[in-house]
Amino acid sequence: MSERGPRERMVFSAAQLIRRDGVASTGMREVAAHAEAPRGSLQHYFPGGKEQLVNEAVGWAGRYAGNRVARFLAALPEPTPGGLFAEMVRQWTDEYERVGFGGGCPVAAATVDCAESTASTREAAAAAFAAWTGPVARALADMGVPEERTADLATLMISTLEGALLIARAEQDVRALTTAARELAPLLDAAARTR
Amino acid sequence: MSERGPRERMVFSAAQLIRRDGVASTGMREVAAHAEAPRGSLQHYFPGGKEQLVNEAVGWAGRYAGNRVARFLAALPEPTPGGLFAEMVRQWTDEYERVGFGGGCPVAAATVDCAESTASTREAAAAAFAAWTGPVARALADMGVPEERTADLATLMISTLEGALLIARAEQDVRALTTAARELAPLLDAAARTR
DNA sequence: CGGCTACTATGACCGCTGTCATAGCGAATG
DNA sequence: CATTCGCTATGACAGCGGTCATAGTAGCCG
Repeated sequence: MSERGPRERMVFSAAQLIRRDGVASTGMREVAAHAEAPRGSLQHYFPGGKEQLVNEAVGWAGRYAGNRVARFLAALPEPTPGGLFAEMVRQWTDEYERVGFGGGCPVAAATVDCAESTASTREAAAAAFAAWTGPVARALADMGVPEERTADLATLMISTLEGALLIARAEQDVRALTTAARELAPLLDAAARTR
Repeated sequence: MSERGPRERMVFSAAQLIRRDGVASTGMREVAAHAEAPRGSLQHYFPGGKEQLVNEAVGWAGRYAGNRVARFLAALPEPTPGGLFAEMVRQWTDEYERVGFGGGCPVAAATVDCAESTASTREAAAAAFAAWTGPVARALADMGVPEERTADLATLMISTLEGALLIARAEQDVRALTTAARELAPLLDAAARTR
């Protein structure tokens, strides 16, 4: 992981802590400490306060997820919608089996904690989902899914993944994730064959 | 809604506030006020503190969701898996269109906020998901879904619903929910015809 | 050198949180 | 009546939260 400036490190750390403990339980001082950044830099880089930091963390997470899609496609010998979804799921099962169920999706955490209280964060979360859905939908189109269904199927994939993530974390068991991948794959692949 | 005792009202209010603002942002005093219950009753009925109250709220939500399944089935002229799922989704779209996107699923909120920090709450969330998945799976069995697939499909349904809920709330648009219902129905109904 | 800009350092403030301690009420019970 | 028990009432406490104010440093520019 490259050695970025303190500002980026704080955003990254914020995302990491938020996905662990939620937005409300994550303190600013904690973020600075985790990023090994000086506390005084907080008000310098984020004059908008916690709200700004959280929003940037959410945005970062959305962009990160969107960028991963290309990598998943590259990793597949022959790209199929079901294969892409399996790869998206596998990223999480891998993490959970490797380091435990400590973290969920930071965008989900922000939505749960701030959707009603903080309008800007809710919008940041919506934007993050969009930044994630977009590349997935484009990938589906490249695999032969009819244009009018790509957006809907991408939303379905991410919905299912997010929900399975929640259940897996509650149960501390990847079962829900693997089930989602297995059950959804046929539906996704069928949509690609209708061209 | 029936006029219960103060204890039940507090549990109910806790669930309601949690699904709005998350666990961490929901104060005990706030719960008592919302339930119009005396503050002194908190430590009387919930000697285990906030943790106990939250866990009971989560348990209540799980039982509530499980009980709704029977009602949904009764409301369907001819029960089908896709129809059941549509009904589950409709409960949420109805609420969102009627009173706005103020609340999500309290179990999801508890999972996001407490999965890592509070073991007992994580277990309560897992139990709540189980109390929800169980009736759904049984309903699927009654509709002719092979026994070995009922649990998996029930998990898939709830995963997708939970995820779509998150996205809908972030976007303040029921689109993700209606999409989930529309796209998943064929897959679910196909499973019922394989007996 | 003087000054300006970017960044860091700290301490204080105020509000809120969960929890505890203590005392009070009111009715049923013996 | 006296006791007990279920429930309520309040105030205090200790801790932590985000934020602000203020001052300091380091380095570049002119």
